[in-house]
Amino acid sequence: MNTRKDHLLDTAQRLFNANGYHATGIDRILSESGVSKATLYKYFRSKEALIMEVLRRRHHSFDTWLREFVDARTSSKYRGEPAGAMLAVFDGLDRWFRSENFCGCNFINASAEYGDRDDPIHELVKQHKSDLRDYLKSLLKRGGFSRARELSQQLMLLVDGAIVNAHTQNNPKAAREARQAAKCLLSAAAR
Amino acid sequence: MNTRKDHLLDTAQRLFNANGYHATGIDRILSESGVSKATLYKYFRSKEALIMEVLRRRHHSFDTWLREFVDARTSSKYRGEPAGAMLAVFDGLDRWFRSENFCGCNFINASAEYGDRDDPIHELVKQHKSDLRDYLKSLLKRGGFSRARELSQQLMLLVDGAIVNAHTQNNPKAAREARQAAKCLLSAAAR
DNA sequence: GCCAAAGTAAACAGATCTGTTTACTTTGTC
DNA sequence: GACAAAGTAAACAGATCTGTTTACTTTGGC
Repeated sequence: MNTRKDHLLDTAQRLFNANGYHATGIDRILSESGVSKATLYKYFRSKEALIMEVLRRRHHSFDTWLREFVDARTSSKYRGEPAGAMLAVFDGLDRWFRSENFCGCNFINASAEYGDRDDPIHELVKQHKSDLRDYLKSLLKRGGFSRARELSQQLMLLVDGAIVNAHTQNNPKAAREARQAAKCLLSAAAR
Repeated sequence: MNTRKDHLLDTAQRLFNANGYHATGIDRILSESGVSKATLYKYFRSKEALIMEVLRRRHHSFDTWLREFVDARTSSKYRGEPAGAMLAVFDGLDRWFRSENFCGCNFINASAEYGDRDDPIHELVKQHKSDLRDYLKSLLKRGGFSRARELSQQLMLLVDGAIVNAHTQNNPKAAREARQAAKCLLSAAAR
């Protein structure tokens, strides 16, 4: 059920990320999704409300996807390695960057257009990145790393840097380069 | 001379970075700069041409500023240290992030709104980041580092990651955190 | 002081955008 | 098959945006 609403959100997410939030008009989302305007405004009070729901959904789907990806790799390729889960995160980035319609991160892109710190959209971005860092921190703790707080923050810089590099330079190898740097930080922290 | 044009470009750069490129209308730039519309369209054929000139200027001013900053530090605080110039880059980021009107990177923000790889604006972004990486590479070579290519790329990830983190999380400490990670990468490369 | 270059103010055109409304159609359920 | 919920199509309102034009004013050098 609610297939119209879901289809609308899927289309909106794709267009927002590919062309930007302001540059993507409601009419384009409607024509590409085949949904009527009245239906959009039945589900969402405004374009801003649509954007926020797109980001909430993206936050959830990315979170779910990454956790499943990391779980699968830590129990196979990286079985028993303390740093394995973290390396799996960068393997996940690698797959993402190589996906056909990669256009950078919805949240980083949103922060460029909604830079005001009081904007609720900016707040969602902040929360998304903060949650991802918490996840990295939990992976480090599980791996027995000390100073997980500081280390997870440094690894987040590599994650966001890789996303930006992959997007601006059209360089899908960014994830592997970040992974190499991460290995260096992790091995230094392990000694 | 050309003080009107410069004032226009300064105002446009500030507004574009604070509020986004699409969201910033010509009229706002005109009213805040006190320049008339006819003058704008005398100097620039279109809004897009204005944006591109803003980015070209920003590229040049950032490049000049960073080189002067790094030169000053390498000949004082970091005199004689092979990795000194690179650490000075992160000191520069630190100062930038703490500046009053820091709103992220004009180029990263532009790439969010002009994501199409064929867009000339996207091309400027790519060139800017590529030039910065070349600069980092030259600093590494001057410091006697081998594998400057790979290392400069990893450091670029930290640079861009720090910019994004400082902006999205409102965290000016990001530069110092990136600097710590950079020290780790540099010392591992030096051995 | 003259004159050309540069700038201003304001109206205007035309496109586009968000959001509303109305009248009609489809669809699923009992 | 009746009925209610959900969806569509299209016109519309009102705001806003880029870009042009016109008539007037300021300014800087000679």
